Amino acid sequence: MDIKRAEKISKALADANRLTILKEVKKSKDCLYCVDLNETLDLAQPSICHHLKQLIDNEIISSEKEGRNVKYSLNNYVIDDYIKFLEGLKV
Amino acid sequence: MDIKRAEKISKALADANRLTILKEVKKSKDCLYCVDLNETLDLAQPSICHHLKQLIDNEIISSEKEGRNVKYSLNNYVIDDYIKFLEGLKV
DNA sequence: TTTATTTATCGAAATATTTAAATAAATCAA
DNA sequence: TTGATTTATTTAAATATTTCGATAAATAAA
Repeated sequence: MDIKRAEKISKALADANRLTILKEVKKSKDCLYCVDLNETLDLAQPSICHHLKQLIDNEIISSEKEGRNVKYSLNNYVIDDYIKFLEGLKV
Repeated sequence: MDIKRAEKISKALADANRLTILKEVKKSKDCLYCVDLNETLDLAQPSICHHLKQLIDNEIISSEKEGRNVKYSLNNYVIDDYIKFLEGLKV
């Protein structure tokens, strides 16, 4: 992983709301719906959408349409690649 | 590690210049001086100083004064703690 | 078909971050 | 002591991010 990609992933992770979303994805066992986040996050719906978009754009999560809902799931391999990059920084 | 701390570390890592600094710290085997970064980064000296400060404030690196130079070294344990947090996000 | 529900987008305001010029502080070297 | 070198701080401008109201789009339910 190059620095530009690591920068983007770090940026996507650099927000408490987005980290909370990822924790909720885990809790839900990859079955998180947007609506569920309204209860967890103290944010307006467009803001939640904006944070989800950042995680999707950076491929940290994937989205799948299910009727009028959208289901989100974590891309473990992206986290693994990022962890490898971080290991590579260690002296 | 709680979300607030992980957010701060992510933020500190969310910049290509700061990631380059960390790569240089590794290259130098924990003997990086501020002056050396002038050649690597295309930034004015106060900007480099500002980035170093963010890494120091978040305890990602430590600084040690040596005459009129300052030597920087990586705090491996912080990276390790952060990696553990990331592992905990995985489903 | 009409209405309600869920998610996405646009636009604008508020806030945060990045950058560098000017300058200060500390130390070394002559 | 004087001048050069290295790092830090202050201040301000430029840029980026976060947030939300309004609204659109898609689908389900009545």
